Amino acid sequence: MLETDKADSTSYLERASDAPLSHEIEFLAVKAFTQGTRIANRYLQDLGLRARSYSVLAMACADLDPTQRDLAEFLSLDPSQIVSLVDELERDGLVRRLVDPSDRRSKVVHATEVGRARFAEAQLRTRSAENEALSGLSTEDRETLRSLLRRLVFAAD
Amino acid sequence: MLETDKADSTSYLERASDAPLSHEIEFLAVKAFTQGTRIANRYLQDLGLRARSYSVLAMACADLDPTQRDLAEFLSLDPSQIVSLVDELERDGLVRRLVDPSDRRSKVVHATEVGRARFAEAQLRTRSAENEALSGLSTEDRETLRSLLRRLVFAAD
DNA sequence: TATTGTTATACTCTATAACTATA
DNA sequence: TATAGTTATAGAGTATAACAATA
Repeated sequence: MLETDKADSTSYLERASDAPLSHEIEFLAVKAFTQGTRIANRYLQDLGLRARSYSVLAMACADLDPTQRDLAEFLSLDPSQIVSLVDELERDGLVRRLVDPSDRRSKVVHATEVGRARFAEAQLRTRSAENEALSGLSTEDRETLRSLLRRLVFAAD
Repeated sequence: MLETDKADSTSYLERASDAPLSHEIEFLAVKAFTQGTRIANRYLQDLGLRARSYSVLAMACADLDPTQRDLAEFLSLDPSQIVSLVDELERDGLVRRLVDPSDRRSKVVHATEVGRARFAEAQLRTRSAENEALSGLSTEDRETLRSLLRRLVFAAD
């Protein structure tokens, strides 16, 4: 049989949007933004980056001299995850680890010139990715969403 | 040394909120909602559920007779992931697989009475989890967020 | 020939714990 | 004694490909 045999003419996908789960913010957000990450990864792929490594590179380019511990806390990642991400970026010549002279346990992650250029390219890609992922929302709605998320994450704005 | 040696008095975390990355919707959303998933998993833990299995159980309880294929598409998961999630729920007696008589390739995932009772409990937990995860937003802001996410996911509302 | 569920495999991500060097 | 970075390991999530039963 080529078509559905169900009594109703509407598809499961249409009917499912009324299910209780479809009104839960956590569910909706995870569904929307895991798709968003897929899109971002696709846009970043030929720059040798993924969403994760992009976020570390971005913070290394922000001229705030983060230690690996700072990055772990800010990016909500485990310090051990930062190690492999910085390893990867350093191997590609995009960042360098500089030992903090004031506390020789710490390593500040610093972007190279190549890293800054790569990040500039990558920012254009993530902008395109955001545009694709949020094509269902108007510019105004996107700004509302951005503001709500900033308040959620930074508990101010 | 006990305190920071940096020139500025503000912490890295405060200064980082102005970095370009901190204005990207995808970054903010992933940061907020992976934390949200951690919270939800913690609330669901002693019911033997996680966010993933909860979402499958939720759709099995919605009286829409989804096939595993329907679930895969709606939940944005691979059909093979649905297999193990349904395996787990069926092993715990929360759902049953019923062969669709009209297409014997398909299996409809149907909630048992035990499954429905467990889901009712679980819904209370996810409500608490949402409350904890979104404590930074007012009720009105939460509804705005919900509406924006529904539009994003269902391209209507 | 195409589709549903299934199995298998590899890779990424998440979560802990332990180790070393510095403080 | 505590902290920063590192290594190791196990478990959950992601992404593909192939196969048997059925359409």
